[in-house]
Amino acid sequence: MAIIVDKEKKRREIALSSRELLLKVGIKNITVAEISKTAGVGKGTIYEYFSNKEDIVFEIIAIYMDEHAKELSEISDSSEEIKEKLKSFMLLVFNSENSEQELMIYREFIAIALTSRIKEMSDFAKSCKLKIANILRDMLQSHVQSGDISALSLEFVDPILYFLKGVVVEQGMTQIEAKQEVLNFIESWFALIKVSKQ
Amino acid sequence: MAIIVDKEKKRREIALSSRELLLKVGIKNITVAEISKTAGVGKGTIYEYFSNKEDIVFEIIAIYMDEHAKELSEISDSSEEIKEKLKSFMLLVFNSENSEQELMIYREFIAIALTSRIKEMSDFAKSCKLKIANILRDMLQSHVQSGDISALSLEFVDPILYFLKGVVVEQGMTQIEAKQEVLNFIESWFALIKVSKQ
DNA sequence: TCTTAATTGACTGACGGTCGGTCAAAGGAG
DNA sequence: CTCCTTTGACCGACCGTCAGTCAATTAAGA
Repeated sequence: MAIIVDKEKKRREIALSSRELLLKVGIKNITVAEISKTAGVGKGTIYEYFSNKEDIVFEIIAIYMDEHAKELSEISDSSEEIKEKLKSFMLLVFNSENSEQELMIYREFIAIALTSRIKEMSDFAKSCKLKIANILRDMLQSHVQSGDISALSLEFVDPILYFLKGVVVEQGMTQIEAKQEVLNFIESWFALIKVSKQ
Repeated sequence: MAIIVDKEKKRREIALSSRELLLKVGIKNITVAEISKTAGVGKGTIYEYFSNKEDIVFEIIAIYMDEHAKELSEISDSSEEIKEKLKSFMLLVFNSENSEQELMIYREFIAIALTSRIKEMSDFAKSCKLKIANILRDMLQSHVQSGDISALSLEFVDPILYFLKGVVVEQGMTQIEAKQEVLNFIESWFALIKVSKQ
């Protein structure tokens, strides 16, 4: 018999090795030849692990998503007060180490997902959204129960995520001050949902 | 002198003629050769009026944006009550005559804007956002003054637009029920900002 | 007739994806 | 231990496609 490689692991390795390059020039201007050279494999090999060029971005986003879901859970479980937790939650993606680069790749992902009608993309995006929505809902729920915020706030779980996605997209299109927009929103929203302690 | 053509007009004509085709296959799968044939001009002529393939989507969106800004203003100026006006405002893009198709092109536009770092794109997107934000702000302002809603609602002008953009993107990625999401949001939000008539 | 804007489509270079073929490791038979 | 067979990983030359270019052509006004 011949060698059996860990397909999933190698897929991840190739994806990660091309990350730098991807950040520099974007998916549209990257060539598969470059990717294969960077990864130290032949061009044909790329297609053993990815069904097409865009699929590589897909893998990178999956990696990030795993990491972020974990960090978001930690924030949710922390003992901060809810307003601070929400700030950390919503700003995570703008504050993390190479946030600008991660965001760029995330935007590439959105762009691909918007233009390709691949079922896997849709399913993947759905599962991501669900996972994060659940974390956010749990977080708010616990503070509703402890009376920090109004029960109405739970209605805003999905809207908050749409808002966040909108901010990310808008920042990609028009260079808005994303963090500030998020902070403003949190202030305004809390003015409405906060239960005044008396 | 030779013929002087109305560049702006012809640009618009070419863009409109390719709209149907664009809806059917998307910008990625359309070829410039097809566009030129559909428009009844030579391939080279396309590049007299557009700097590249994506630029055509740009023009189509500009056309839609003009139309929509007008419709939004009409909604803003109507004498409905604010909640209904906001519904009309936010649902316009989902309810108009070929909304699904317009949305698809709009998503193509977002995808292009997210992946190409062209200054014009950014400026154009900025001016669109500003125009619409102003209409929305005026609309809310007038109802704050007449005491229908809390002054805090003005803080949500930008967030509402981010939310909308997020919904459009999410719908493109995961087929959510956009209209319902918008309606839910409006209900929840009004529960917070409505000034109870007494 | 001359000038010049407008138009054109053949051509080119680049690139995504394919496919026939090579190689090296892992049995297994003797 | 050695030689043969099998098999999966790996490769890169090749192909088809297509965006964008440009030299040639057209035709309207001066």
